[in-house]
Amino acid sequence: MKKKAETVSSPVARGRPRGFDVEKALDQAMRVFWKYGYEGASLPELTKAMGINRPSLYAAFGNKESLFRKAVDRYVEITGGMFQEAMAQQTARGAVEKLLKGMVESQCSSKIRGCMLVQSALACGESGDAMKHELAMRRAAVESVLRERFERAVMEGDLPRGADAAALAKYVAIVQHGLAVQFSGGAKREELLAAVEVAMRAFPANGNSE
Amino acid sequence: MKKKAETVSSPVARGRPRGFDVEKALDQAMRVFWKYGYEGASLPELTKAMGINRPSLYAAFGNKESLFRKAVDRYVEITGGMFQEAMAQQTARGAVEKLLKGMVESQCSSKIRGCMLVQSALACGESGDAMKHELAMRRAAVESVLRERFERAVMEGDLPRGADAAALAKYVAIVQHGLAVQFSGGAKREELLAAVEVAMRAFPANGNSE
DNA sequence: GTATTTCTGTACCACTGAGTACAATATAGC
DNA sequence: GCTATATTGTACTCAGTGGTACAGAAATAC
Repeated sequence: MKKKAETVSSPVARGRPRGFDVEKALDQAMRVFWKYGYEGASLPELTKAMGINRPSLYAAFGNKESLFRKAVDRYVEITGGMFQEAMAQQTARGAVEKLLKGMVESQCSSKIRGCMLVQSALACGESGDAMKHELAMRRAAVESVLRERFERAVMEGDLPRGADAAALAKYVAIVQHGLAVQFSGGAKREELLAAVEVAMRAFPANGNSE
Repeated sequence: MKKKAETVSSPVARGRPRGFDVEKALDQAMRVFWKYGYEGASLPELTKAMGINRPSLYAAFGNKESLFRKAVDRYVEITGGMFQEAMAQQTARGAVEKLLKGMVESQCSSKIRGCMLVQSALACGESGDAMKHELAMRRAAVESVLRERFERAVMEGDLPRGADAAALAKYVAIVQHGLAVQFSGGAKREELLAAVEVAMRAFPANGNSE
């Protein structure tokens, strides 16, 4: 699926070829944005991490805003795997548990703390306003997936008949984002796992047992 | 307790008197930092909101960092009232419920969305790094108060004997911060109240009933 | 080979950021 | 009145920001 820029799929490959791997550069950009936020990540920091100079960045990715969007795409692509895996659990409760615990575990083995969708642009100046809304939409999209998963669970009898899927999704989103803030502040794995244990008590057990 | 700068308590009051109210100016600065974050709030924006010019700002508050610290103090002072009121509830559970619902209510009647302690500097460039840690400490301080409240509740038999006060405090902090992210994203009052209702299910009922 | 196309590197632009020098102004003390 | 002290407004410094012009370099097309 992956291919270098020089391969057959492009119409041809004329001119001087790129001296860097676009995917790898984007990965590095993502890490910088993740760590410093949209406005906090400066062009020098980005180009340094990406190993390219400014004009190459602009030629390949547009401008800073466009690069950030692509970086967010990449982030969602990477973390989405774990998310989908969690959602695929047999029960809604299992899905949530896997999701929250998975977040804690992956965060504590990650060099960059916090969730990119939360911390990249929560409060920012005018220049970051569009990105702030963009990220809010992204978070809402995640919440929608949760809600649909829970709606399905209600229909399947996996959650109690009267369960409010939207409220449960909102709740799980809240815990996710709260965890993200904790990550950013450097909280310890064990205390977060204990808190997740508490959080799970709010989530309905299997519909059969209720 | 409050006093104008010209009153007797100061040694004397020589020189040209201040043409603005320091308290009011600080309030305005707080609002700007609250809305735009530490790095996102620019000096022109601050001075405009405060109704003073730059040298007056520097003379009265030091530099931007110092002003921000004072603004955070002010923020804590203001919101702390509601927090203390919540903590003063008879039961730990009542305290948490009052706290979370109070946050939702006050947020939805506030012009500025989100919690200053969360969103002012979650991810930022180098210049905001010190403030980022400062805010993490502030959040930890709130969590400590929660923990102590819960420890007391355990001793009083208000919470079950085996209850893990630290985990409960971490949990409530997580919900608080998650709510803050929702506020920032513009979530609706009703859906948040519904989610808080869910969140409360994780919190142990009175020790007598368990 | 030469022409064409594309990428790279240097150097720059306009703008905004935080912070400050300094003269003008307004008070208190005498 | 005059002097000393402190605040104000204008105008500035200087570093850093996102973004780009342009010449040189590396590839293909012919």
